[in-house]
Amino acid sequence: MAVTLKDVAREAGVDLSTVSRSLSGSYGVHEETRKRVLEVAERLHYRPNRIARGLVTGRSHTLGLIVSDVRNPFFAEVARGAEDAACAHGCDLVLCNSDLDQAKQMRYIVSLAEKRVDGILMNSVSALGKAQQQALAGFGMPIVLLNRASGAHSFSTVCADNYLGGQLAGRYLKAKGHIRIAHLTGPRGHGNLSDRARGFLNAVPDAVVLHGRHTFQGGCELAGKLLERHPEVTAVFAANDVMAFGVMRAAAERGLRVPQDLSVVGFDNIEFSGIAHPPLTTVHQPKYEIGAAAVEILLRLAEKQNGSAPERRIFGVELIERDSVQDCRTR
Amino acid sequence: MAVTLKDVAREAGVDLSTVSRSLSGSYGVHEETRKRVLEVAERLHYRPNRIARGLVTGRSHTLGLIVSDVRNPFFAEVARGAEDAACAHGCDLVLCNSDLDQAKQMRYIVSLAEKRVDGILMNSVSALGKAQQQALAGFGMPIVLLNRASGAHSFSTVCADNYLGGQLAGRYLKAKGHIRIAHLTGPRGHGNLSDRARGFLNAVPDAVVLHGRHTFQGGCELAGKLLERHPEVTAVFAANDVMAFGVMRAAAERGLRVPQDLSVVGFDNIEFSGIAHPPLTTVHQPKYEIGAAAVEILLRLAEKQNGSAPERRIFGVELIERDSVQDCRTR
DNA sequence: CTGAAAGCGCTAACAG
DNA sequence: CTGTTAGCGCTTTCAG
Repeated sequence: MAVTLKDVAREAGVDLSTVSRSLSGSYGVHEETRKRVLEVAERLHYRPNRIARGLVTGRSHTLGLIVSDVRNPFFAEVARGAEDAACAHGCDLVLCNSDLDQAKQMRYIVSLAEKRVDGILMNSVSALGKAQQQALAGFGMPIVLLNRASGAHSFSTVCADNYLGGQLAGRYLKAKGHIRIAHLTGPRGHGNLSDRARGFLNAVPDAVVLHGRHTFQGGCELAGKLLERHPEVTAVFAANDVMAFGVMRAAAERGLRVPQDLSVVGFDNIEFSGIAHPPLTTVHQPKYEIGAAAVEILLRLAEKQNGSAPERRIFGVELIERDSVQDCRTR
Repeated sequence: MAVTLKDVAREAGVDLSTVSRSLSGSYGVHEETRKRVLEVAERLHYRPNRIARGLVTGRSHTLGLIVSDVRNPFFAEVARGAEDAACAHGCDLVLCNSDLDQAKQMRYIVSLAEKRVDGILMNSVSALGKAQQQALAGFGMPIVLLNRASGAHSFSTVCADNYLGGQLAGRYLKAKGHIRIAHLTGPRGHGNLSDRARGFLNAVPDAVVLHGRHTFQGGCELAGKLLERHPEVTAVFAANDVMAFGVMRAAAERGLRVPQDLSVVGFDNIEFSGIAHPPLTTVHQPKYEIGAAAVEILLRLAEKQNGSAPERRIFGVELIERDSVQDCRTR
């Protein structure tokens, strides 16, 4: 039904391979015939079938992106950076939401592999076990992780300096005179989050740490638990901004004011953190750039078939001081 | 390099077509050979090449989603709904950001068409001209629009009842005693937005209407302009929530309190609208459901090759009353 | 029930 | 410069 190379060839009175050449590069084809072919192709509304082309060239010009949930503004931003970079290189991006579910993540990987994508970009569900690494490597597909480089595996990675970010948050809170500080974070074993926790703990060794879901709801719940069990706490470092908003919500529900009664620091610096009430003090990480950089690396990996050394890129972070933290000694 | 049907066939000592049958359906193949084939396939880590399969079956099991920007929480939510639905049907979703740019949108459509996606989901840049419609239809690909059904075209559509939503906002503001009311919206010609405007104007015929970008920044700018030129205004209806946040920001920068000095109503009911300060009164529309429904329709369209009648689904909306509007007579 | 053969639409040597 | 010939990996008649 769709018009093919053959149709164009017949109509132009040349061989189909000549049409192919005319369309791809100007390489080795008489200017006149080429012009004629192009004209016919145009007239017939010819659209190359990239799927067929991919079958022979072995490149699909499609990348996979697996995040836990695009609805988290952090991932939306990463996705946008990735999509822009992919687009700039003539690639498409297929979006997958893993919900941090191990099995679902694996199903996506298999599916992407079967579609022969040129590479996968993912924030892995959790630290990769030996078996997992083997499985992934077994697909023989370039993969770049949006997680920290745990040292153990041999994948390329790009992420922010989570450890430092945690440290900055911890130091800041201490500098503001806080003594009883808590850290509310996501599930154990989540690479980036645990790095933040480690950095934070390095600065605030005696902090209370509570694990839960790293969503708005999770932030609410954990804060509820915290306020009940540790009323002495005057400041909390939430593992990301949406959790921080959950904390603020929970505080408000209990009649606590932020920052007068409770100080809170977030992580990510999503757009909304600047317009929340109070504006959230948080650790900024370059989300868009992370997505874009990951794609660049992935594409580079896809170029050279020989497994080159993994590239690891770590972006700097920065504490953005706004109004959700109060100096403890002035209250 | 990858293991193919042929490899499995050789290893299992049968013809490649037998392997194909064994893997696809159990249809017409001896149970014993089938078992053996499956076993060999497993042992060799065989992964079907869906790209090759697609070439012969004519179905790619891939859908395209074109939105203006996933970073708008509204679209992130729609995308998630679409992805979940696609996933449930064994399809992948490729994500495209048009930035409301006509040319970019068309490039994406062409690219998706050349990849032979099974269908495209898009919130069109603007009302479709006759030529545009022709062009789109010319690709012979199922398309469902996330815009209103303008009546003119023959595409399937799914969207919220934008007109009613605008009306609800207008009526609410009037019921609260506001007389001088403004509407801040996006570029002219944007289907959904102009429906909201029409609905609103139906309820508040003498409203001031300002056009600009429908982003946070756009909201800021428009509000600035509004406050300067029409200081008499006591309430504004922003075309979406992120714009509403921009309005709130602009108001705050000028020392105006919301809702005491200025009331604001948004549209979308994105998650943050509930945690903003003050919590935003807004018109709720079912974002996730819209994305999911659109995929369902698209897939149905992709099934039957004969161009069946376009399906049009309109979701209900609801005004969510929170704290960003004050009764004008009590101030 | 299974093998042989054709072909999806395209690229890529290899001859002429 | 251009046509011929193989496939890419898979599904699908059509015989056997």
